[in-house]
Amino acid sequence: MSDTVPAHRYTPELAQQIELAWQDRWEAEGTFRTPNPTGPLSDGFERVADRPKAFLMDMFPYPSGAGLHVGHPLGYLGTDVTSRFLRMDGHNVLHPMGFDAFGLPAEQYAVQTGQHPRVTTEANIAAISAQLRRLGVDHDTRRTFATIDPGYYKWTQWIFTQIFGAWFDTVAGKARPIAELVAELDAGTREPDTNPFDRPWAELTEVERRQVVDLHRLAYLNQAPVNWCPGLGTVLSNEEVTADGRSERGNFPVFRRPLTQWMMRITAYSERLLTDLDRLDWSDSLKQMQRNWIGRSTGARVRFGDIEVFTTRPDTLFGATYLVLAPEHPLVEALTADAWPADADPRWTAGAATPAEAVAAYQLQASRRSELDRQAEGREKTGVWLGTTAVNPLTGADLPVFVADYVLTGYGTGAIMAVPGEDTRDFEFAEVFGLPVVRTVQPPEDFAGGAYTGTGPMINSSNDRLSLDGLDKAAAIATVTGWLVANGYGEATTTYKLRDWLFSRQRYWGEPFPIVYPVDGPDAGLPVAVPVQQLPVLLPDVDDYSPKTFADDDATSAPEPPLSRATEWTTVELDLGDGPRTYRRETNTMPNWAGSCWYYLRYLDPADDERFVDPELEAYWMGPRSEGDVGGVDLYVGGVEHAVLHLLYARFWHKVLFDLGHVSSEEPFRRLVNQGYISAYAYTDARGFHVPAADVVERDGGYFYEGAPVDREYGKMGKSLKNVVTPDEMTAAYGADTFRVYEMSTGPLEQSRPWETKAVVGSQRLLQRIWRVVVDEVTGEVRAADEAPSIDTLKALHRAVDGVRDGMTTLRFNIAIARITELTNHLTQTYGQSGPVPRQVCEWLTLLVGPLAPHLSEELWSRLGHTGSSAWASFPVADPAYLVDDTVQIAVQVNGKVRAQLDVPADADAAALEAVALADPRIAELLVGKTVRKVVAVPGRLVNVVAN
RNA sequence: GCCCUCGUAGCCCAACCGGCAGAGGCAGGCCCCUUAAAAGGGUCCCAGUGUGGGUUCGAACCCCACCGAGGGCACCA
Repeated sequence: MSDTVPAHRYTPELAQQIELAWQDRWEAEGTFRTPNPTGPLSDGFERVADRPKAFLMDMFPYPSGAGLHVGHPLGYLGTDVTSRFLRMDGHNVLHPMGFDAFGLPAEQYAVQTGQHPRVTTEANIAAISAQLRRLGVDHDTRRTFATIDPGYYKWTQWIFTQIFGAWFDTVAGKARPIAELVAELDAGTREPDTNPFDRPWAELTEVERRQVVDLHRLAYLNQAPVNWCPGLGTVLSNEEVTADGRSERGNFPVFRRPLTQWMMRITAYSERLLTDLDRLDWSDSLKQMQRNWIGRSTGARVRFGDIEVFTTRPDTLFGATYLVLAPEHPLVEALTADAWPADADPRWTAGAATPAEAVAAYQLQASRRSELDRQAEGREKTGVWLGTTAVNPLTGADLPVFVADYVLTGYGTGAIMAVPGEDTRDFEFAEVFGLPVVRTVQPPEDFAGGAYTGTGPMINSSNDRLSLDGLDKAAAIATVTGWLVANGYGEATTTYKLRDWLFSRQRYWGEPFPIVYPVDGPDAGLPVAVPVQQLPVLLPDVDDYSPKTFADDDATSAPEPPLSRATEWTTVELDLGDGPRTYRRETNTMPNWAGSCWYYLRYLDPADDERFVDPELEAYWMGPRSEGDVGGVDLYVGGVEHAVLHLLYARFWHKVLFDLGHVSSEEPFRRLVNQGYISAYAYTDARGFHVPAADVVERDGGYFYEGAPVDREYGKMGKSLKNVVTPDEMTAAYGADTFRVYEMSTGPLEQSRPWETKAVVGSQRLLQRIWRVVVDEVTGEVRAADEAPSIDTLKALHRAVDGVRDGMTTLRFNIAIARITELTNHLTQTYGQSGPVPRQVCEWLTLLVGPLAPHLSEELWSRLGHTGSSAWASFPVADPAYLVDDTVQIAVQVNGKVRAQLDVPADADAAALEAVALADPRIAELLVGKTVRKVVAVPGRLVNVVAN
């Protein structure tokens, strides 16, 4: 019966009481309020003024209706433990949390439930906030906000106007205010990078100048083929489309369709985004993903008459036997011949009467095909001939020019020189169309045929002006590139796979653009930024916030933003400095990545209505720490799935803000760690349906549900697998501290791991034993006594401190917990279950476990007679004197095999070790009749005698 | 196809800069406590590091190849 349980045992019930009480007290006392050096949140800064700062954060959650399962808090607890450790170890720690709340899922959930997205989103935020509070995390809740708060998105919109108001100076390699561009154009010290008009700047009308300037902005309107997803009713960025041509969210087909959309000129930052990766403390795999996505490749541009191609293999130019343009290439129309020649190959003409007909039909077909179709057709090469040829600048040969969809618009120049001898894709095309293959790289003897993409000496690459024969690849590239430059046929160049970021969405639940267009006048339709005094542009309430969606495969449909239906809102009279005028508002909204691009900055200064962040606060929390340091958040923890979305976009915005002088840090996230995933077993019955995993029992090596055998599988925790475990269930059964310790004990933070509810009891037992060291569970008396610990106990104590610090600083909390467990086991054995325990032992144990089990730590600290919070007590420091033994046991090996164990003084040097080892009778016996060739002695470790 | 990460007891995981493979937990066995069970305490058990080579006095660790798992990219010229 329960009356046999000691009255003062640390049971789940007691843990609950303690936890709820301390959570209330933390809130009431503002224990985790982090003071800023200046401004409205600076109360109490004196207390921490001389401490180093530490800014830790998680990727903030997207509040879905399902709430958190036990997988979500893994990262949150990792930063929480680190935050608490650093605070105890003398840092001024900032550990905030917010909510990413605009975007498709919230909108879809709202449509399903028939409620306004703000209602459902705010309810979800409240639910998740309660879950987080119950876990005992030390967030400074004064700094919490959601991206949907008008006070926040006002500044998201303002940053947009900054990007809109800037251009990228390729000479300076940085963004500058657009006014400086206009000034330089007016002064004649600079020519426009792009100018669609035939006349120079000085001769343009004011409206034409506006149009030229608009083409230079970092946020610009562009008509180009974009990813149109009829199933979602919106366009998407490249990052949101999967490799098989579907929407990442919803898995709908995506079509390439020319539309006018807002773009962000992230490509201007390709090189800096790439090279600055080297200055970040991120995992190699994550950096690699960004490098792949940016996709730099070096090569040459080569001109074949009017057609300019990009190639990474200019060395194979002698083998180029035809050219290919992308279907959307701007020169296609102009280059198309009037008629086929009499002897036109029927394979090249697609049976059309004229080249124009063939090309038009092919272009139409290409535009209607989704990205998925393009790949689904087994990559069979298709295309048509333009009826024209271009001259190979090296061989003088006439090369037929094709249009084919295996060449992509927007990469390189959208045109290629085809070298079927050395390129697999070109070879496939050449086979279908009967085009000649010229080998310019010598394949090995046993080469099977087809395109040879390996290395070898150049062949068939000579004429009277140039010879590459016999050269290796690098030398051939250098030679031919030099020749092309010298003769005006091309130049060396670098291209990137990264495309500009498509920034507008035809959805309701997002930040409105701070952009209006004059309705009348000569400048009608040209975009104008809404000035900061008139921000935020509030998202209007509308009757129907659902997007206009279409049949999944309706490629010809066109987007229709829900805001365009809010007629009261779209037309507005404003005075933007030139008197009241009528404007039409931009009705697209921003993608949900916008709000997460800068939220880390807002934590620093969450209520500021005058600026997006106080520069002094940015410099304090984010600024570079030394010459060449990029600055940024000291530890950012989140899932790897954001490798090329959020993390790339946020870096881009941050660099723009840096260039414009708004922040002092060059990068947003100095150190980034991807926490592992928690997976769980799931079970299927004989029909293949998932059964509730919680009710499956293991017996005789098999698994059973309601008596019937079931099959076990392993996967992500989720509703469909019926294997969800929530933190609420765990805190109800064991308490938050046990849950925290369990999650942290299962491996290093980066490691993915299985969830095992039945193993949680191990962490419960550990906390019970720690409690028992400090509190007599029968009497409830504190056991701390004024006596000195034995030398053994001191050594165990200091060793534990050393190990726990190591685990905490390297995010290997499992090691920290193991050291605490060892210490606890030592103390349990030494001091039993009752009677006095030296006070230092009680206090250090209490503090060591503090970051991991903060409520337990507070309770014990308080019972030990302290009035302040243990969260602000100093973390114990190990004395190195207790970490070393006077004597150490070393192994003596003969030829690498351990043959003896010897106790030697800890400070014995190599010579002494060697002498002792060779003098040992067992070793001496083994060496009889042998010659000692070498003795390796490593002080403190071992001796290895090599003999034969 | 290319790139990245990772393979250590039945399971999750430790092992410093290349130096005696085992810290911790789960599961399992036994003992104590208990009328009994649970809870609690104590104690024991189990691998030679995916495979095959190489470097080294010495390899879980470094190198090569292969196998397996997970992830990223992929008609990017």
